[in-house]
Amino acid sequence: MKIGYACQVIGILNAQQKSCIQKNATDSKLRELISSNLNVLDTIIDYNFKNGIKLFRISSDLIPFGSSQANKLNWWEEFGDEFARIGTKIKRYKMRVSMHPGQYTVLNSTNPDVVSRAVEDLRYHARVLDCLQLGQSHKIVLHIGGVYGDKISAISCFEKSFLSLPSKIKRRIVIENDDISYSISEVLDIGTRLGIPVVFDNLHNFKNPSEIKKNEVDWINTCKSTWKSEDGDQKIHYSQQDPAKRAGSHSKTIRINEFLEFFSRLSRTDLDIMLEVKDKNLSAIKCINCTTEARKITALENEWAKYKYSVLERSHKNYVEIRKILKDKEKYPAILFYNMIELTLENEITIGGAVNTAQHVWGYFKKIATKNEHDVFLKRITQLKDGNIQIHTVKNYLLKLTVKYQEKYLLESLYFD
DNA sequence: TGACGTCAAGATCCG
DNA sequence: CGGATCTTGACGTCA
Repeated sequence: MKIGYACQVIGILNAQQKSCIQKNATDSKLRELISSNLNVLDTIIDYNFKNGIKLFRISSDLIPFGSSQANKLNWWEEFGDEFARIGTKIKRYKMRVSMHPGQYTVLNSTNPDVVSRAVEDLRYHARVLDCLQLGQSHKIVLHIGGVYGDKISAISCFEKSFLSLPSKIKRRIVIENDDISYSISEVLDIGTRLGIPVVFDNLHNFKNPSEIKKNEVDWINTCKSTWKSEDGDQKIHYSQQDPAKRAGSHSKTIRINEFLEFFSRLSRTDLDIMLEVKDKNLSAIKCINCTTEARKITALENEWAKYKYSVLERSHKNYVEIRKILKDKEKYPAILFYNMIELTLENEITIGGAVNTAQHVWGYFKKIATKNEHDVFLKRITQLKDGNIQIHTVKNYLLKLTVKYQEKYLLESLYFD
């Protein structure tokens, strides 16, 4: 079983994908962006390996305007070596990657221009995975598309378009139930008929359930048969509702108890789980640490190093409490640990907590900072106490110092996010 | 025509 | 002038 996350990584400096608007998309600008984005991908793959994450969705923005006339570069040749190098790494790390064109790639549209752009977009996604020299188990996840007032003919449009795709694209595609139009039973019908593996998405299924009533685990088990051995292990998408937002919005973090409840009902490990969640890699590591058989407390200590200042800002009491539960090196209190983290992070940062934590962090620079840096920091703290500036202004200053002095412990902290 | 989702880029404002 | 904050872009469907 692999557990992973989509597109972006939280808490790593200079690991953001870059893009530009169409009117600025000159050849040289695009070259610069592609080169930067491939470096970022390489960094993320290394990060994933270091953190035991073996499932990752590559952002569709890897190549800006990759499927559009706005990008006329032969990027697959120009950056071929770089792609191959990253692909080799992915294989060496035994990772599985995927891509997921958004809701705007519509293969069954009634507008032929939209369909041909969708085909171009799929060609682009397949080309990225081909350039990485990855096999057929590295998939492209696609939705069925629109309904246009007549679902039966919309489905047959999808089938027609799908069947006329080149086979090197077809064999990468897997289809997913969406939250508006196509329920899991409809997608399963299509997938079974055309031999396309089906990805079950639990939140989409909740918002747009099938008329046929089955529980989540039954649907997941039904989907399994659509995955042939050359497709790799079955994949599902898992996400949770953000209670503060509209139905279908992904939660900030994966609430671990709810995940573990799902996981135990699943009672299978021969499948991969792609998390769709705002805090990305953080939830992936959390879910991995709570389901792993390794159960090494060092994993939790590493997590604590990242979270501790975010906890301290919100609750000194919980900070002390969590330190206490990590004391016993023979135990592995992962669930308790993450419960405490989740509970604490729901709270607002207090002024007192912010000041205290900032001074804590300043401790790394006290001895090495210049006179001017001392003055600026003290001034900021006074302003913060008086309510004249916000905490993020102080944090940005501390981040600047962290980068300047390359303070490793802080570079990996979530304090600045 | 605007909401929907996504996220930087780009534009503008502020001290 | 640099940094913070607000707006736009790019996509297709649907009400």
